[in-house]
Amino acid sequence: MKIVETVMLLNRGSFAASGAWTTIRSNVHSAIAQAEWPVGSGAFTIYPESGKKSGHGNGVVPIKAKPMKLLQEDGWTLEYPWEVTTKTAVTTRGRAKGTRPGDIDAARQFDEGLVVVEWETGNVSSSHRAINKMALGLVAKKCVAGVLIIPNMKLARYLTDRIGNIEEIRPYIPLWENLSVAEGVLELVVIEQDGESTDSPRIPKGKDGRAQEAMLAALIAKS
Amino acid sequence: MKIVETVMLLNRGSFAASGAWTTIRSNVHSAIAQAEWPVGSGAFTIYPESGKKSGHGNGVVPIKAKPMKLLQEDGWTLEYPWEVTTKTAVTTRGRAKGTRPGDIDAARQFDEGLVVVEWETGNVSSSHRAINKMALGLVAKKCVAGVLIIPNMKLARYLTDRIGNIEEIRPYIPLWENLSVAEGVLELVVIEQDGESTDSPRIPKGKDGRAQEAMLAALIAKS
DNA sequence: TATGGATCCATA
DNA sequence: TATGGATCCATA
Repeated sequence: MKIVETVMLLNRGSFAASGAWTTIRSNVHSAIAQAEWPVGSGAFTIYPESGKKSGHGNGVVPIKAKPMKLLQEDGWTLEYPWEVTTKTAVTTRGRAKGTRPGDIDAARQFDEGLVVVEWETGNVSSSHRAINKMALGLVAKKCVAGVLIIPNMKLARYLTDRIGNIEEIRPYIPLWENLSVAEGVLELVVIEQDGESTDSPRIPKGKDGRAQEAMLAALIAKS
Repeated sequence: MKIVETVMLLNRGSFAASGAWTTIRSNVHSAIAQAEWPVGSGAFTIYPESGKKSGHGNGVVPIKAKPMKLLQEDGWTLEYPWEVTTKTAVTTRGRAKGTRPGDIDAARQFDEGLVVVEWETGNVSSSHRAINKMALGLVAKKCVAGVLIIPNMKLARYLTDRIGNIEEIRPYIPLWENLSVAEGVLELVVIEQDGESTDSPRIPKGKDGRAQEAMLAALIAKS
């Protein structure tokens, strides 16, 4: 997978300038770039069919399967339960809300603080939530860096319709840059397929979440 | 419809403290509260069935139909094309991106500036985008106030699964409060049904967007 | 019930 | 193609 661009929404303070972050970032980028399709091919070659119509185009699982596996082997925790939100809200039944950890795709505690990594393979509106969540982590000092991996339209056009893409997020960049965060990194990593070929199989689209979950588990094991 | 709470994410500067805003806000709240179901009943009485399962629960159109009609009669523009985003991005085909105005449910230009109003009847992740959009409008000084109408879980539980609700948004409040905005208002208006009754008809759930659009047009005409 | 997600739709 | 939306799903 090609990393075609990185967008630094926030890049402030001592950690952002540290050698430790330079190394961590390099390792994360390396893992991201090793996403592959077909599995074992060493490149990401997509079947070039628009994902606009129902049943057409490609699913999203291989984008994150191998990179997550690699991070795991490097000491990262997958599906990390992240207590980023506050604890004040309570439901009518007396249960706490906003306290349940939303899982982060991969996270690792370093001496300098927590670094979190998320792949954006849901609806573009979900990208807003993902970025807001990492930004909140920085505001609340629960992490020192957040990395969101997001396709550009050249890739997204072949995936499920309305999947998160950098073009639709770009107009909002001034919003996150406006945050009063003194310390930390918030980075978007923009990805694109290595190539396109009608000889490459279509990536199965899960009819439902179960199919996707099973496929992710299978691909992580296979990677 | 009951307004059970208002959440002020941002409330700063001279406009926020002005009598003009007090009047505008009062009129907007009045319109919001006149949402009704069944149409003509003068109250919002919902059929109490969970929207969790496919084909169950209630659709969302009447929540905004009559309030929008009332605002329109009061001089507001519906489906207002709002050029809030920047103009820098360009697609591979040379077309500008992020320049296309996303429609705002209702907006009106006052002497003091533009006021925008949105109902949140999409997925909760879409609520993040809606709030980000209005916050960006304040950061970029394209508006002086933004109002988002959002159900609480007592109402949302009877609507389509995963619809925007205040409980899931609440943990992110510190994020938007953290913005460096000197002037303007960003307010969430939390709504809840007046009552529940199995004698009230279920609100039709559009199988698709067309059904919803047609219903909205019909209800606005009927209101 | 709570949360993140995946998929498909309508209109401009 | 571009944009906001509506709906349903899986797991904890």
